[in-house]
Amino acid sequence: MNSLKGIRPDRPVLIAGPTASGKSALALALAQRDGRDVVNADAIQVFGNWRVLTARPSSDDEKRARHRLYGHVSGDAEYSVGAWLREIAPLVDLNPPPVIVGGTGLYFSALTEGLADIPTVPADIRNEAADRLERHGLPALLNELDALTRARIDIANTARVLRAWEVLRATGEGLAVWQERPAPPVLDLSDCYTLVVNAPRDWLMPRIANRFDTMLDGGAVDEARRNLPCWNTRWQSSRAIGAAELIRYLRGEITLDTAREQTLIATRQYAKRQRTWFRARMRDWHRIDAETLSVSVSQLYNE
RNA sequence: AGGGGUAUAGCUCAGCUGGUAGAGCGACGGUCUCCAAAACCGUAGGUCGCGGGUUCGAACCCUGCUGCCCCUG
Repeated sequence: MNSLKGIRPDRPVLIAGPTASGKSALALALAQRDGRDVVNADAIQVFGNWRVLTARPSSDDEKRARHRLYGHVSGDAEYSVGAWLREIAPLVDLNPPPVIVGGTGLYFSALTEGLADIPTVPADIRNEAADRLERHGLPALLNELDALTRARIDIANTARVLRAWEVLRATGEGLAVWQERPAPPVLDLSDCYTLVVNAPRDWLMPRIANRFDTMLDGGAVDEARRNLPCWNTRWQSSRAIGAAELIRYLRGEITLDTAREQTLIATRQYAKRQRTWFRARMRDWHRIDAETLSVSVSQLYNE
């Protein structure tokens, strides 16, 4: 099978896939074939302070094609779907059209289905929300939500309740109201070639382990050591899988072997969530089996 | 070899003075429109080391065996 030959150079290509499935290599091959840029659709690879651990494209890869939205955000900065959407909006019109690759399902959905255009919540209101949560608990926040929003969100999910409370507080309108307003997508699905990389659990697990070992050989511990002095669990960049584990190792709290095991478990769980999202939300996308990917990639290079 | 301790879910453990077992983690499945590599929800796992005894009834008491840990020699 090689559906890749059908990819027309005049349309954007979207590649989603679980972590370690080999999607970046495919993206690079396509980019080289057509002279495209590679644009990142991964929530954590945007941060600059964890290059090895987040498996960002190498500098060699970057010589072969221009890469955008990788590592361009400071490790202590906040970032969000909305921020990413604003950054990628002008890039979809590149000529030739880019290949957009990543593992964050929410980013792709926002890109192709639209994201409610809710104003950014000011920092002081976000602090107020966090403060209120700590002082009065989740039920208090829930009580202050509009009924429509309360019925729509997952009320057991603190993050969702917090977000709903912030939006209501900041805008005077319920989250549900905002979300019902039509928000045109940045990219029309019918104008793109969309591809999900299928990677079964049993195939992916050893790859995940191998990749992490390669990261360790490639300086992941040194990278963690550089991050150690300013390590802050509140930073979004600190959520890079393996970061907390390596920091704990460097602090002598766990062995490197334990750090490795915990990282592999977390990665496996993450891949599971990705698969679930892709299966449920990207039904109409083309599929390609990860097992056949390396063959397809080499064929692309031989065209 | 002797003395002491211990044996409960894949792992770590909880189970008042006997009423046929729970948690956390893991596994598996799912949800998710602005922290998403996040957060959240659900499900399945145990002849309570093995044998015998006491009892209406034993994970719990008695006993033998086995494994592991500690102490002494």
